[in-house]
Amino acid sequence: MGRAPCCDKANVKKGPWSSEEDAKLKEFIGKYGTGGNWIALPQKAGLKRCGKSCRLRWLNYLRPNIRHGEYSDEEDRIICNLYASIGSRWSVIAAQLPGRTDNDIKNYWNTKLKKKLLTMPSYLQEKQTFFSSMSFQPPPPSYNISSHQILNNSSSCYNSFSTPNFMNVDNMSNSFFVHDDIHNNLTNLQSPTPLANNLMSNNSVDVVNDNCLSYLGFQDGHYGMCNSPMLMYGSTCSSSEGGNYNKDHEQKQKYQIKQEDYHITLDNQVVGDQVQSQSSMIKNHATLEEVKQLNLTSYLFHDDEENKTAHYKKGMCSNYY
DNA sequence: AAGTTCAGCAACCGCATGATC
DNA sequence: GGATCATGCGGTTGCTGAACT
Repeated sequence: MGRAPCCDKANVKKGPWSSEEDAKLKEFIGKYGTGGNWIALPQKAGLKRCGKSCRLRWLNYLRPNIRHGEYSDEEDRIICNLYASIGSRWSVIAAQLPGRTDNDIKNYWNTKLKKKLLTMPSYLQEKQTFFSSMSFQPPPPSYNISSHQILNNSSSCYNSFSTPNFMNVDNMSNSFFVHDDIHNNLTNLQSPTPLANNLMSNNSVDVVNDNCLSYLGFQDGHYGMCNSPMLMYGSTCSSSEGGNYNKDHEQKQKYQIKQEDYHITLDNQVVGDQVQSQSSMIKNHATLEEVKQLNLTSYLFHDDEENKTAHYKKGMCSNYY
């Protein structure tokens, strides 16, 4: 019945690891690997630690190719975009940043990145009025993006009109579903973030794939890597039921973003009152503000048309308004 | 110089999920 | 099929050193 207990909690050491312990663990794993059994590992390695603790120490600190220190702007963007799309799924975010650990990214977000976003210059905040004043149209009942398209820098990015399912937005239940292509599972990401809540409450969806880009006018399929999701504030990125792209072509025009000024086509219902009410709503959700601000920097740092397109193509700068 | 506050980060804790018996 | 445990994950805590008073 069941398995043996994980460890004798009374006889395990807690607290910071000594260099001797690090060396023992490193040496043991170097020689024998983890053996797929973290619980038995500390005893075998001569460590008075819980297997969980060993695993954490290895994954977050001792493992080869771990990167510590400064994060690049690109890493910031990836973290922000993914956070906005999937929330605090640090392990998923970490998977997109080689050498970074989920713990590291989590700490970085909580201690630095969030603050960095909140201390953006005021001119950026003024721009927020523009976004908070948008109103949106709901996407079609089924909109999907392949998890592989977002989570892997894979060539599947180029044929997504017929390859469904990463994020399925269910307007009726106000939920996101993530489809795991490998295991063929649907995971409910109900209200993953305040951002997602806000977006959904505005009948919008924050997703990325070729379809979105096609709405932006980049329909040639040469916009490069899809290794970071693109937030589409106020836009509707939709595919047709059953992946029939052409069916939605007419509807698409309604939402198409004007490339000339990088504005999203706005709904006519936007009036002063609505602007105010939505602005105050956003005030209550720092995360939304934060992420939007970060993405705004993409716009401001690359403000000529050529650069924007170039960055799109590189997958470097995924958010223009 | 001593005490206090703050920021950064490593490590722990508890929960969810899946595997095993 | 249910009980038990391993694993992985995200949230939280607490230690440490720097900055400030």
